[in-house]
Amino acid sequence: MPLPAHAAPPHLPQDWRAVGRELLLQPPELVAPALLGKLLARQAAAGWLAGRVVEVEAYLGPHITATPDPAAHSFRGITDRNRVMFGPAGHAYVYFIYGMHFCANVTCEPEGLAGCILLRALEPVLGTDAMAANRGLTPAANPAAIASGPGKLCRALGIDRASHNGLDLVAGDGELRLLEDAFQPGEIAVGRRIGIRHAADLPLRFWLSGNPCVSRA
DNA sequence: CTGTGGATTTGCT
DNA sequence: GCAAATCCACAGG
Repeated sequence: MPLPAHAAPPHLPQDWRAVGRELLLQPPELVAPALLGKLLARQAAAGWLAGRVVEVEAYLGPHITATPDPAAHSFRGITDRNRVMFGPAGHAYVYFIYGMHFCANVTCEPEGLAGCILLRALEPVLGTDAMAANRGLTPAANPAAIASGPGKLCRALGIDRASHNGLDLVAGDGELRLLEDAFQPGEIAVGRRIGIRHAADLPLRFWLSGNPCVSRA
């Protein structure tokens, strides 16, 4: 029997492939711009939700002494919260902030090094109506309002720490995945990271130039 | 358009 | 105790 017209797509497009883990073994300032244009997807009860990554920030591990990054959660070493950052590349580091919001990161560099990439904004691609509903918006909402910020992104995809922290994003069989298709990013812009006090001058925020789904247009 | 306060976890001082 | 990798509602000009 036919699916109702409003049902979320049950499958991922066939040409979407898991991002290779070797890409993520590099330092975060190289991985971050390389993640622009990739896809973050989550399998929800009603089907897959996905968005294209349009804005990211790099956070440097404490082994980098030439340009210390006290804004990184890993700066003072391992804790219960940041443990996954020190683990293998390609896993999700999800944390709770300001008593209200979750933020999602991709770990990078070999095990023992704590580089990671904060995913700051997505352009909705799959299950857009369901993503809007997760944010309390109607299907008619501006797509640029759905996941244009790190907290919004997690809410739109239904990502939380209890369910998703530590999951492998590139094993190819998870509920939460980092994927790629044939999309070729255009111009990439670089600037200062948002919302931090220390090391605010480091050019570690990257976004797709002119994309309306970036958190500050 | 700008500014402010509230939601309430985590980890350092 | 307090500030933080945030967002939204609402007040005021």
